[in-house]
Amino acid sequence: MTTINDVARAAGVSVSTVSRALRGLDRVSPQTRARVAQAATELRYVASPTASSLASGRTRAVAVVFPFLTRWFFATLISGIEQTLRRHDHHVLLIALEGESFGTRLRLSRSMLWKRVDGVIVLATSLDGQEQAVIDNLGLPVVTNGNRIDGWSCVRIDDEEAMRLAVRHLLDLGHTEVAYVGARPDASAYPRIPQDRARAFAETLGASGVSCQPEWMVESDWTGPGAARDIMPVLTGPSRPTAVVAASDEMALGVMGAARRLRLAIPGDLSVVGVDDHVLSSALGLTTVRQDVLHQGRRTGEVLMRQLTGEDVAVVDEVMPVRLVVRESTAPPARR
Amino acid sequence: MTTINDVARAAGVSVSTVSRALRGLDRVSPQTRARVAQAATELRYVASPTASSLASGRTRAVAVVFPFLTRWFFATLISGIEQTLRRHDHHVLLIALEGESFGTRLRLSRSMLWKRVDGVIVLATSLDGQEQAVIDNLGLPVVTNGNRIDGWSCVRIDDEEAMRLAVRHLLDLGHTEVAYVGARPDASAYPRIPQDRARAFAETLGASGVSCQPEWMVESDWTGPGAARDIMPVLTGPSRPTAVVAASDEMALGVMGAARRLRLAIPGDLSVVGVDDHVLSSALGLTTVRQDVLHQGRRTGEVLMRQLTGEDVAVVDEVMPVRLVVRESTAPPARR
DNA sequence: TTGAAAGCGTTACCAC
DNA sequence: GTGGTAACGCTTTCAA
Repeated sequence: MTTINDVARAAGVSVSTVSRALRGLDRVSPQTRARVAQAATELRYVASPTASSLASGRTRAVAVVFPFLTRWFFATLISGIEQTLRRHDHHVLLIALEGESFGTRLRLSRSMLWKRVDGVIVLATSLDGQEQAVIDNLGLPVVTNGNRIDGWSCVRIDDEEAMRLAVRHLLDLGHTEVAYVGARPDASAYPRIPQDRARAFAETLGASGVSCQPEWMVESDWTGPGAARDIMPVLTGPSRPTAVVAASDEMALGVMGAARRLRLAIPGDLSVVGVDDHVLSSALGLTTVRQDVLHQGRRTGEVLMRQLTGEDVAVVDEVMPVRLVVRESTAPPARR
Repeated sequence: MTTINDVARAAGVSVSTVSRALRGLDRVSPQTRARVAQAATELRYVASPTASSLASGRTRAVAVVFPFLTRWFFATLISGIEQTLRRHDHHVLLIALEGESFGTRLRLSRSMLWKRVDGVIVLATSLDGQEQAVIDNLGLPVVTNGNRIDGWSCVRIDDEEAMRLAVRHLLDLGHTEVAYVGARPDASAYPRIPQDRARAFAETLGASGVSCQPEWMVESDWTGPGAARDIMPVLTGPSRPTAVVAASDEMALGVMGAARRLRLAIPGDLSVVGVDDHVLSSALGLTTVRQDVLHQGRRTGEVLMRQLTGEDVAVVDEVMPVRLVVRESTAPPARR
């Protein structure tokens, strides 16, 4: 339990000098700095983070608020965030909003964040006005990924463009019978993303004079098993689409599973396209609209760090690129 | 910025009484407690966690050390841990050991944990003796998931049994030409798990008088794309196995992808079985040896909390159950 | 049952 | 450049 006092004594200087020297502040002579550094090393001194937090008011931690950790998208995003925060010597404080039972979720409260963190990152999470106020009242920098909320910086993709790329790809192949698996509004996940994607799906189709029957637009839960279950009625219905677009790759892979179960060949009987470029998509040959989720996480962390350091305090809205990656799950429709 | 002093003043008591009352300690009269509670609520008082940590020496945080966050297994495990820690009013401090470039990783150092946490959880991570000493010197409770290290509690599955179930299933179906995709020793991941699984694979086969050619035991990297790439030579070789078992579902799904690319029917031309029960396995019809990863995470958290509260300080080795789940990726071998 | 006061280990301000 | 010394906001004896 060596403290700053021990180091000061060993180096023959005052604690204030030790503090300054070790943190690399100026107004310390090179000789003194060296002496302090050596004493600290010899004593294996590590400053107590709680003590410095209390004294400085800074915690070197950032809260990351999210609905699910088990979904690939969020795990990857958080991984990217963690990487950049670590580089800046900051920590991630996980704030999972997932509730004990399905459909419920925790409310974000003042006590979850108060005096705990220097900044907040919110990941595609649906927050009500009260929860937004909780964050705003903290007076900390905030960056979101996905949520577009006035006054908060945001890193995201253009959801409508992503969906347009997917649909146009199918239209270009000649498909006119296209179904859609999106996500229903949910207590946790930010609703605008599925809304934007669903709207862009219908509009892009419509712009080419193709209409989509309402029964072919199903709302699922962002998961593979969910999508497999929810697309079933469409695939077993009286008339069957020649293609399905899913709002995420996890759901698209679920659709591929449902097709397999029905002995529908992909892409012979059914084309499938998703959004994300999930880690398994390349191996399984899923055509998708790729976004670089890891990089997006890193970028989100960087935007927050800039606000923290005061380097760049402006509220930003960064739109990351997406691009179509054609693999083996899409082909022209079979003639019937 | 209301502090404990403000509450004390408002309630007309001393700060010590406020502290005791708010933390639910005894030796506080019901009336006083009520008065304090009301004052705290009115002032919207939340105690500063850093201040209480400094004073008490407890941080109410637990370090979770792991090699990757992006892999489903770890994300799910951490999610389970987070759920139980939250219930006990504790936080997760993420310690990712993944390095900047592939194959490298961070070394666990004293400064990452010192005075930051009350306990440590290590997830299937390969730590050298020095790193183990770092943790031991902290004098904190430790629980691992997967790592079996003397003196540390462990929650895990029986890796050999899991593999035996997978192999016996294939033997029962009549397969005698079976290949294996495991994981090569790696800077980050605990090596014993792939070792146990690989050995059990070979031994179970051998016990039935079936031998496996060395070229059919490939070492991959736990990922789907990696397994798809690494199994290719086996599937395109002069003689082809009738079944593949993979050490994880992510890799098994990669194998299924490789088979699809080669136009091998599953299970007609090739049976595939994995271990884990990945979230996508049911949708994609993968036969697997299931382990309940989320529950394992919760359990790991509980074991740590018991040590923290002193409820149960014994070093435990908890072996969680596994079971075979037969789906559509396995069938008897085709006659040739 | 309550209160006074001494820490806890830093940082940051102000002299020197 | 360097040192002294109040904070920082709690918890925890110890006395009353």
